[in-house]
Amino acid sequence: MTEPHDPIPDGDQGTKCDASCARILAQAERICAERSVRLTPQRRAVLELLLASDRPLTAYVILDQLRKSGFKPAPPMVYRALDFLMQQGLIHKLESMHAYLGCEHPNHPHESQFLVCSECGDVREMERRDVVESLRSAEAALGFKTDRAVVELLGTCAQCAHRDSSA
Amino acid sequence: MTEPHDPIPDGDQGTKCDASCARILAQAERICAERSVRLTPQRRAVLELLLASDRPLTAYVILDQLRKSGFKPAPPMVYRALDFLMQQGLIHKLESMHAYLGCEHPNHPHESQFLVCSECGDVREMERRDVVESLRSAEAALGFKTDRAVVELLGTCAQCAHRDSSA
DNA sequence: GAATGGTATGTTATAGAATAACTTTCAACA
DNA sequence: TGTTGAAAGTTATTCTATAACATACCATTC
Repeated sequence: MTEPHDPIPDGDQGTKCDASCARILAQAERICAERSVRLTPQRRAVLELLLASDRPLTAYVILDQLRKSGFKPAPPMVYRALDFLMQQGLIHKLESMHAYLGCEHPNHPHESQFLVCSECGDVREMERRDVVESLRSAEAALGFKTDRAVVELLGTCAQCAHRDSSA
Repeated sequence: MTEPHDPIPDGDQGTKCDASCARILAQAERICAERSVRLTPQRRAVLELLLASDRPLTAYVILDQLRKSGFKPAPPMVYRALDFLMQQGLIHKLESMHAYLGCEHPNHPHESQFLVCSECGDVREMERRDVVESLRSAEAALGFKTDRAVVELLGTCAQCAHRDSSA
């Protein structure tokens, strides 16, 4: 009844390619400059953590990580930074898991959908045109003006499904 | 800066047609009987509250309402009832607002989408075939097995948009 | 370069959402 | 009627999020 699964094969848990992070971070800097909004050290630190992680982080996990890096943050700092980053489209919020994820391509505006695996915790971002368009036509039909679309599929990813069936 | 809007024209706030509630409740009873699961007084009370309300209720609002009707509930009671009702497909959870909504047509299995107006708080349930199918094809393409689809559009409803523009 | 006003941050406290862990009750059925 | 499994009661706690107010920082104008 405990731990029916193999440990997830993931060398050093939860980090992503530095080069990619640096590139996205640079994009974020540029975007904020263009919009005349300030990517302050606090906001930047939160964004860095999210970009470096390969899975979503909760506000309080971010809070803990920040403590390790010189800040002495309280919850409002983190939530303010998260709000800002969301407004700027630099991160996403996963409503179903109260967690936040760095956006991989903040340059173009987009509406993503997320696949959340309840077994391994992995989250995959996708951007399907047909999904976006079917939602748009529904909105149009009802005269609804959408600010943010939350589309999250909760279930089991292909890897876990395969592992489960072969176990 | 305070209350730029007209009061919402809604006679006695937040209640729905009794006949409709009774009908859905009867359906729920039947469904549970068929499945040999128990719609206990607690579960039934929570369902009744959700069906009677024309908008989603949070767990703690439900808790307060239950106190007024003879129960002496603690949070776990409410969450257990909500879990049960969700498992049985009798209610929906709105992840983006931490609130729950009675399902209008629990008889057939379905995947709903929700339009949440941030101005008036109104929530509309819809069930668009094209949305469901585009999500299904995305899942299929990735080998993902979805247990629950969370689709919530956050924005402004037609009524509020109209009211805003004419103000 | 001081005054000003807006934006961001710090700080403390608390509200609100959800669950852990254990006990007791209850209903079904052998 | 005794056993068993599910549901409910109980207490405490953890996690998520924001309110409210004070302070600091930065840009602009006089």
